[in-house]
Amino acid sequence: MVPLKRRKVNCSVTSDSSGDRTSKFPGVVIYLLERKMGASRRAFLTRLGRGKGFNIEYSLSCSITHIVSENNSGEEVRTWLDLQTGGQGREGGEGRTARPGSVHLLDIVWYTESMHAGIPVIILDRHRLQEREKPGLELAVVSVPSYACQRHTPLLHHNITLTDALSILAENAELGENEGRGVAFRRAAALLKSLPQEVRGAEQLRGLPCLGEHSLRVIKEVLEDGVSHEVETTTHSEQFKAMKCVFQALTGIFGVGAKTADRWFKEGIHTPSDLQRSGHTLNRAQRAGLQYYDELNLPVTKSEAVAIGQIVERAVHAVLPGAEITLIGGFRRYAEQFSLLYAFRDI
DNA sequence: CGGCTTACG
DNA sequence: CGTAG
DNA sequence: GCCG
Repeated sequence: MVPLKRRKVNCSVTSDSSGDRTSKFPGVVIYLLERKMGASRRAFLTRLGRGKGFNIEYSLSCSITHIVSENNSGEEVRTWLDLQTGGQGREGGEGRTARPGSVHLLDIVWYTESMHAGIPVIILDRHRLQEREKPGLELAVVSVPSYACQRHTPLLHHNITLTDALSILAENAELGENEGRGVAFRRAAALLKSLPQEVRGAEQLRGLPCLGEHSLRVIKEVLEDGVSHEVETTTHSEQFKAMKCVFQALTGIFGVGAKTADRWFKEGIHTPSDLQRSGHTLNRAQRAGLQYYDELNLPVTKSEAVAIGQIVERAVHAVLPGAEITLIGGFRRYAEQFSLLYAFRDI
């Protein structure tokens, strides 16, 4: 094993040989790790890269964005980097994996492909040095609050492919009138949404709440093969496709929920038009829902919300002159859908 | 083996 | 059983 | 399906 030498890291703005070079690719500052690569090969690769307009630094500084190594494991490079930086660049000793936006640890394959392309190629998994998960390392990254209410569930998160897969299974369970099973898959998906970073291996998730044998198996398959057999089968099942479609159409009628949609589906009523023809007795809400089906399924625009707000404001002012009325609700989060709520301040 | 968010109409 | 957040 |  080549000894890991400790070196001082220069964090000030350096003006070494490449310092005043104008890079064709701002945001990509490469450091080639000499360890196991050898000085002469490193020099060759540096010349090659600089000739193509890449910014390649010879010393390790805070401006480095990409560290490229050859014949080193992720662990070795990580250990080496820790020694150089004396633990800097690691956030509060949180864990092994670099925080998002910190330096990329890459294999030489990323560099050679980028040289071939003439630009830095998009970093794929196969370009990254895999930092093998060891107990207490990767596992430490993935910790989750015990209380579900303390977990964030953002719309945009780091594990979309996994949550998509689990959501299909949830949907299938719900369509099969297996609500509990559906809830379980939805909770599993929600847990993944709360994670601060992309999951790399199912092993990282052992012991987390809401993830049992079935969900972990699906996650493992998706991580390893890109797809889960069960999810694929479900997605392409004619039964699933038909039920999903009908369910959407029928519950899209105001006043029609899951139970009613299921009952009608079994009776052969698959669309609002089928319902019209059937002459079923509908309740008040459902009659309105059918009559105004199209309009009720159109999003409320902000201008409509504002207009309605003004009507309400005039009515309120007739009774309480000087009252302040503020439109609040979902439009603060989503562009296309609005809630109409009005808050009154005591006057 | 039972329960799976909660409040309200 | 439905709607809403 | 997952949990208590």
